[in-house]
Amino acid sequence: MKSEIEVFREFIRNKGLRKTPEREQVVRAVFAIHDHFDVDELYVLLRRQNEKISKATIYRTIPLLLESGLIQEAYFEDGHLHYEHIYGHEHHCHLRCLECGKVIEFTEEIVKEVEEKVGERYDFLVTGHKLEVYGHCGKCKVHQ
Amino acid sequence: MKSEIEVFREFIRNKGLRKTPEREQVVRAVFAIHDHFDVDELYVLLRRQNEKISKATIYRTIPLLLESGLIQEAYFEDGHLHYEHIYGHEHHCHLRCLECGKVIEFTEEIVKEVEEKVGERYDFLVTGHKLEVYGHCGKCKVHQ
DNA sequence: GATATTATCGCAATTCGTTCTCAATAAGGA
DNA sequence: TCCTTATTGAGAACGAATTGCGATAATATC
Repeated sequence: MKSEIEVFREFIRNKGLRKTPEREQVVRAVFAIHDHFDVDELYVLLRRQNEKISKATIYRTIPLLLESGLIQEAYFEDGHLHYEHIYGHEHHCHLRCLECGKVIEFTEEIVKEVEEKVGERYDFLVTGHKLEVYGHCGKCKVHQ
Repeated sequence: MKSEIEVFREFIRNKGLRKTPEREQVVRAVFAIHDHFDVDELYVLLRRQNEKISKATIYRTIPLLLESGLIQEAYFEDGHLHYEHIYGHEHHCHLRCLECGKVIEFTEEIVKEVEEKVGERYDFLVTGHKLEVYGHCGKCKVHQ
């Protein structure tokens, strides 16, 4: 299996874009965070490593990462988008606590069936899905 | 079945808030749009009706509508959230075309099972879910 | 390897959605 | 009817995201 950087380089090459250290630092930062992340977290992480990458560059790199299939939008919260890397990961869904905000990742095969059924029913070529289940986690539901 | 306005009034009363014409105009606008909507669409609709409701009031009313269960967040697109009214509607999921942006609503019973399974597995009191399936619609997939 | 072309960079300014501030208003209880 | 105070509208403020621009550096060409 190719590494993230290799996938990214291939993507960049195929698009006729330039391979730059800044973009690759962003890719590395993205895959160094083994969790959901937002632009500011990337920025802070890169800053701590004494990499002087501007936020503008991070914002300009995000669409490339999305398009190359390395990351995807996870959810919108606190006034901005959060992402997660998906390359090399099994697809998963999110279970979110409405009270404490905790997010658990889970996988569920049945959802694949839903994809197929719905795709057929409405003549869609389905490429993916995003499922978020929400409620109250074990700790929080006690206090009610 | 109670009307939206009645549900809203009850909610307002129970919370000890005040019944105002501005809030009720927003509720009416929300249920006048039989589709997904965003804040600006509400604003424009109210403007056309010569209702002088400020955007601030709309923004302040949205959380009340969410909390009362009359509406829910549908998806984040074009830099802002889109909502839909759910009161009086069967729960549904979204099928979105990544190319033309078309959104189809569908219902699928299996998802309920996923809710139950996951809730049990992680000790959650599940209250709902949001499922978005995406891909390329019949028209768009031809052009590829 | 040197040179030319132009994509990309950082910075600052800008845009855009949303929230806040505050004085004026009006809802609802006394 | 009066009083208290939640709510309103208008605009300022805020934060996320985008864009313009001069400087820089990655690639193609020689």
